[in-house]
Formats: sequence, C-alpha cells, structure tokens
Amino acid sequence: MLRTHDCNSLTVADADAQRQVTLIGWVDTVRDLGGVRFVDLRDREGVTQIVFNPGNPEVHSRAHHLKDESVIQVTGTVVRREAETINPKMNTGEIEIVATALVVHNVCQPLPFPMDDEKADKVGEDLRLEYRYLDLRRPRNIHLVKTRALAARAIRNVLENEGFLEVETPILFKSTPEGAREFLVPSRLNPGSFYALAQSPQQYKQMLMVAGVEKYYQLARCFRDEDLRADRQLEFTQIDVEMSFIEREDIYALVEKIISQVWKNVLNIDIPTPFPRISYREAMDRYGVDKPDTRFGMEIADFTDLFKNSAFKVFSSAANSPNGVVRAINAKGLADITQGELTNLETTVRSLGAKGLAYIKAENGTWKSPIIKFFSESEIAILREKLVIEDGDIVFFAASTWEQAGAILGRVRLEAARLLRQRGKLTIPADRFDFLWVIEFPLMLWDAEESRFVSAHHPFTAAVKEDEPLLETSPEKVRGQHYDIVLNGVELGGGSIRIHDPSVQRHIFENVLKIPSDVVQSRFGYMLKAFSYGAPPHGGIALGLDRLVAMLAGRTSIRDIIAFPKTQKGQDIMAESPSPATPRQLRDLRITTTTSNDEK
RNA sequence: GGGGUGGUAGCUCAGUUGGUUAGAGCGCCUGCCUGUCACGCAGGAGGUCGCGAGUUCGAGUCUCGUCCAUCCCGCCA
Repeated sequence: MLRTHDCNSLTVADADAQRQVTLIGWVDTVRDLGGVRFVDLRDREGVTQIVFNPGNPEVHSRAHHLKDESVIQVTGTVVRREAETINPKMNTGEIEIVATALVVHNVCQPLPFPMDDEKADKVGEDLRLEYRYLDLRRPRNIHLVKTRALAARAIRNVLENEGFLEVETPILFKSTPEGAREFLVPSRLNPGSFYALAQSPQQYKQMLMVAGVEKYYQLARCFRDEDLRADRQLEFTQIDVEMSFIEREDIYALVEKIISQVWKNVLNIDIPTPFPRISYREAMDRYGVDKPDTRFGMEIADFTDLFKNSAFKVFSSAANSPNGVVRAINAKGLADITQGELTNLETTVRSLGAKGLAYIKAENGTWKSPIIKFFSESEIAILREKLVIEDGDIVFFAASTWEQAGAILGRVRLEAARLLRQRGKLTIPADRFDFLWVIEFPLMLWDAEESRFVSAHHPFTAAVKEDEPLLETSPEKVRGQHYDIVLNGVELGGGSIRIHDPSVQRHIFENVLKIPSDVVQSRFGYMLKAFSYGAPPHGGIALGLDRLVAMLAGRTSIRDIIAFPKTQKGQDIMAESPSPATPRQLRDLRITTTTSNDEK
C-alpha cells in the first residue's frame, strides 16, 4: 500500500504516539501563507490537514504551487493542533500531519468546473457527465456510490440469509414484442437473426422455478429502448426475486424484511412493518394514481350524485354519462395561487385530455369562481361541508370519465402539494417514508385502438382465485394477483403470483389476449412446454434498485445514483457512445445501409 | 412524435428600448504574505454571445430555422 492510513482515521492518540504516517489522496485545497503552507488532503474517507513548514526547505519548496485535485503522497508526523487552531468542523480537526516527504503522483489540469459541492451542484449536468470521474469524486457523490453499495449489500444479506440462490440469467435473449421496445443485437453466426437485450429476467426466472431453484435472486441489469426520464434509463438494475411454493403474503413479508433492513443499515431508520395495503380501485378513487403519495392528505372527493341534476351542464352531463364522474380536491391554503401557476396547471391538465380546469377560490369570505353562478345553495352547502372549504382554500374540479378525472385530479393534487411546499404551507419531513402495497390491480385492460384485451402488467400474472370464472365472460373484471410497492408516490417495484398451469396460460394467450396460436407457439412455446413438466406454484417481484437508492439518498433523478448514466438522448457523453460502426463490422453482421456504398 | 424551460469567459450568472471597446463573482496565471481551514492582498490573461440565415445604418438583444441539455406528455408487456 502507498499509505499507512486513510484521511479520516488519525486522532489525538496517534499524535500523542508521535506516529509516522503516510497518506495519499487528492489535493482538496491549498492555503499558501508564504511561509507555512497548508494542504487539505482528501481521499474516499475524509480530509486531513497537511502542514509544510519552511524549516524543512526541500519539502517546503516542492509543496509550492500544488494544483487542486492532483494526487500527492505525504509522509510525516501526526501532531496535535494548538488549541486555537483546532477545526471543529473537521473529523480530523484536532490533528495535522507535519510533512517530511512529498511525492506528486499526478498533476491535475485546471478543472472544468468547481469541485466544491455547493458550486458543483449548480453546474450543468452535461458538463459534469462529460467529466463524470471528477463529479463522482466529490464527497457528496462518492457518498451516493457508497449508499448504493451499502444498500445492495444489505439486500444480498437478507436474501442470502433467507436461503436464496443468486443465479445469473442471459442478457442476450429473444425478442418479446409484447413489452417495452427492445435493443436488437444482430447475430453474426446466424445472419438475419437477432437477439434482444433482456428487458427483465422474467421468463428465465420462471424457468428457474421449474428447474427447482425454489428461491432465486439476482441484481439484474435490464434494458429498455424507451425515451428516458429523470427516473428512467436505458439500462437499469432491478432486485429480481422469484420463489416457489408461496402465496402473495410470502412476498410481502420478504420485501418488508428487505426494505426495513436496508433502511436500518443505510439510514438507521426503523420502518414499521407490515406496510399498509390499498386496492388499485381505492388508490385511484382517493388519489387519482396507482402510486399514491400518502405523506399528505388532499384526497379526491366524489360529487357525481350531487351534480346529476345540476344547472351546470358540464357537470350534469358528465355525472349522467356511463362511467362519468364529477370529483374535486381542496388545495387548502392555495387561494394565493398566481395567474401564471394557474395557467401552468391548466396546460398540464389539458395535456391529460381535460377541456379546462374549473376551480373555486375562497377568499375574504366570498367564493370566487367562473362557474359559481351555476351552483345552487344546496350544492354550495354540500361542497363546503364535504371539502371543509375555508377562507384561503382553492377547490379544483374534474368532470369526465372515471379514469380521466382521476388522472387530472391526481396530477393537480401533486402539483398543488408542490406549490404549497414552496410556500412553506405544507411540510413533509425528509425522513418520512410512506411505504404502501397497491393490490388488486385489474388483470386485463381494454385496448381501444387494437380492440382487444392487453395484460395490465404481463401475461404470466395469475388471476385472483375467486375471479377466475370471469375470465371467460368479462376479463376486465378479473383482478390479478399482482402487487406494486410504492414509496412516497414512487413505484419501487411490482410482481405477482404467476400462472403455473399450462392450460390456463395458453387460454390467456390465445382466448383472452387473442394472440394467434402460431405466435404463441413461437414466442412462448418453450414456457408452455416447461409448465407441463412439473411447474411449481410460484411468484416473485422486481424492485428498482436505482429508484430505491435515489429515495434513500433523497434524490429525484436516478442519474445521480447510476455511476455512468446516459443523457436524455441515450448518450454517454464521457465515453461518447453510441458511435458509428465501421463498414467492416457492418459487413460481418450482414447489415447493409442505404447511405454508405463505399466499402473500405 | 408533441409541449415547456434554458444555452453569453473554464464555472455560475448579469447584460436596460436594437446603439461606443460585452461585464461581475469564482476559478486560472504572476507576485506578496509563517497558523490557515471558502486564508488574505495586488496585478494579469481569458469571449465565434450554441450554430445558420434573415430584418436593420447597426443584433448578445428582434424573426425564422437548427443543434444541444433538461422537465413533462405519448411510450415504459
């Protein structure tokens, strides 16, 4: 080793022992007072102050003009600092190293952006991604790397202790066009055929259950060629779990154990278990989303019956149409919403299909609203009572289908909460973690465009036992044995009990999803075959590791959590991928392009 | 594919109604300074105002196009 200690470990005890030490790390800051020179030396663990005294002219002169972020190795004696020079802000602030030798291992060029956390956080993300190795080096980001590793370790520990076997499954898989768009990989050995990068190990892990693994896990890399978001990357990691001989409750208990262990190990926070459960239907009714943020109220209230005979045609026609609802939320204290904020909100809900955003402001003892004139005395009284409308409140309405009204008010609710938090009128502690199981999702959704049913999640999800007869008659009413785990309004993952009966699985594919039987055979034939050779009842879950770590670290973007993330255009601007292929590579793969006809 | 926001010095930003030589702080370079810890002080260098076109006597500023970044919708079995 090029060092005897790290930069966060020396104490007054080492000083009293007059210990000779060697530290190596990066120059954090240089304070050259002309005579005495101070260097804060930083490594992964912390910072230690080095002193270069003029009494040692050879070393002192070489400490001249040290550049920030250069790598230096210092040998010296640990000494106590004089009482008035102790720095209480530093872990190692009571000691310093008096240097007797200095080796400069690497001189750092002028930095492209400041490394100081406060300033660096404001620097454009594209520049920081180009120099990702520098950005990661900042203590704040190295901490994120550590957090991720610590979380992964805790997860592995729980699963290993529970008897799970870690199994790697192929990344080169075959195309499964039902799901997300995939990355296609041409096969050189099989010209004209393609692999697809696995979107998830779903099918392989089910095969592992048939194979008798019983308890499988993998921190699995998944690939999806969809547009990126703050919480979506082309490749991401999921904690992938599958178990045989279980029911839903077993998965809930396991995940609750994993989560509470991770939060305990990383944040030293005790997460109460079991987690609350809410049905999909109830989540949509109360919060307008299937991943509710329950850290604040502002729940959706239903007024469909109230407005059935309303003079306000927009409301009464919605209330009387099939599947139509009139609903509202009270954003308490947000009557001071600015015109700009209101316009933004309207633009947002229009993008969700709303024709407008009806509202009532309660200010100075009166209700102000473009639509208040249509309301009767009794309607006003019921609204006031049910929504507890007081001065300073603003109530937003949605009159539409059940789905759309939920989407609109769900979005308005989150936006209103954001505005209230900005104003300091809504406080949510940073260490509040509301975990929630969302259960009883519909198994099938009607796809109006293709006029057929599609799986709400994936076609391997088993139906809730008592709903199974409905598969024949009204598939839309069948609830699946699916579960999502939600944290503070973020979907952390989901899973299900799977179908293990080949005839049921075939029925779903062919008669419910209406996939032609030859397609079923080519795509899923091997699964149906496997299920006829002693498939155990099984189920599992996949949790997004990147999102989970982001939540642990209080970040909203998983780009912060992934060591080398890609930009919204799917590019790695540090390594400059993707990049063009050479004609030779393309020829090997039998790929011809229409634009290039020059072969070299 | 659609909508919003942004792009001026290495970084973060300001730049008035379109008008002289485009500024600040930090960083960088040089010098001074023996107890600093965001050290301090003095001086200096550093600009294709994202790119292209247009309007104009004159464009960082106005118009159009385009590229990049980011947030959102679609999409994510």
